[in-house]
Amino acid sequence: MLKYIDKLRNSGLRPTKQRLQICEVLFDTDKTFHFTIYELEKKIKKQINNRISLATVYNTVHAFEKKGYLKQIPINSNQTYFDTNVTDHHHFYDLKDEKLIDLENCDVGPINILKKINGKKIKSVEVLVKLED
Amino acid sequence: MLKYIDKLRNSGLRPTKQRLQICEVLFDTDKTFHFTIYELEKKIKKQINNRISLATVYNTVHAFEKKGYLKQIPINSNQTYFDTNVTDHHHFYDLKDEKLIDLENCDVGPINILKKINGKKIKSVEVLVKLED
DNA sequence: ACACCTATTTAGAATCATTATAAACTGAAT
DNA sequence: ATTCAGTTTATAATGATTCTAAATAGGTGT
Repeated sequence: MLKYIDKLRNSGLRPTKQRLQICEVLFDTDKTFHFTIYELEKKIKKQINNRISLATVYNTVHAFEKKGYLKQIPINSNQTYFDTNVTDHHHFYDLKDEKLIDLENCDVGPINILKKINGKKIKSVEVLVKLED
Repeated sequence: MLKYIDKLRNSGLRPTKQRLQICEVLFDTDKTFHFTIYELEKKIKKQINNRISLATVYNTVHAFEKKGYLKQIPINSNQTYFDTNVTDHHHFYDLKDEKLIDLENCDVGPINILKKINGKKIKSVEVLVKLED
């Protein structure tokens, strides 16, 4: 608990009950995972014996993303996918099962972007590998 | 015109007036371009002196995508982006201006996906390079 | 502990892209 | 020309996300 209180305080977010519970669901696990808001809401209901308003889930996820505790995954879907793995990495997307799979940086050769855009710098390089049967 | 009639016939799509007009807007140009449905609708209104129902624009774009005449660009946005450039290539995304820029394959080093997923094969490898100031 | 102020939560409404519906229309084959 | 499946269309429905405004709760100073 204390580590989440610190984490939130350090980023200027008040450690409210809801935010701490969402931290537990998101970060109290060895494995990182991918989720949509819909899936996260279900997970919260199941894991914590407390209902959190949908608006709060949206607010919190966006706040955490802004602070770098979550990453949005660029993918074409009607829903937005997030990742609790915020390290530099990539994704497989299984078109049939509609599932994401992590692709560590070392599983993709080094990527060297040769083209430069004037006055802009590269913030991130993300690879999406679509899979079919 | 005839080339589009053939193009449509060859893919089992009836060459209707609307589809031919959308072909003109999409493919009668040297440069390829990126668009959302909203932008395409505006372009059609301006370029062709004829209104095409929004539903038809959606239907047609999806039909063309299925046939490989358009590509969807994986990006997190509330709107879906399409590309008339269907060659194997990548994108810059300028976060500030919310604009896409093509990144030819040769501008990105060769990408070698080392991890394999059982029973699945790679359909596409897409790189999104986010730009900031 | 109390009061106060602002950040946060909340239910519900609003928005907006996209998809579904069902009736009218059209291309193409007979 | 007739017919029929494929298309188009206006409109309604859907569904994810954002907005709103009132209620609540941290945190600070007393």
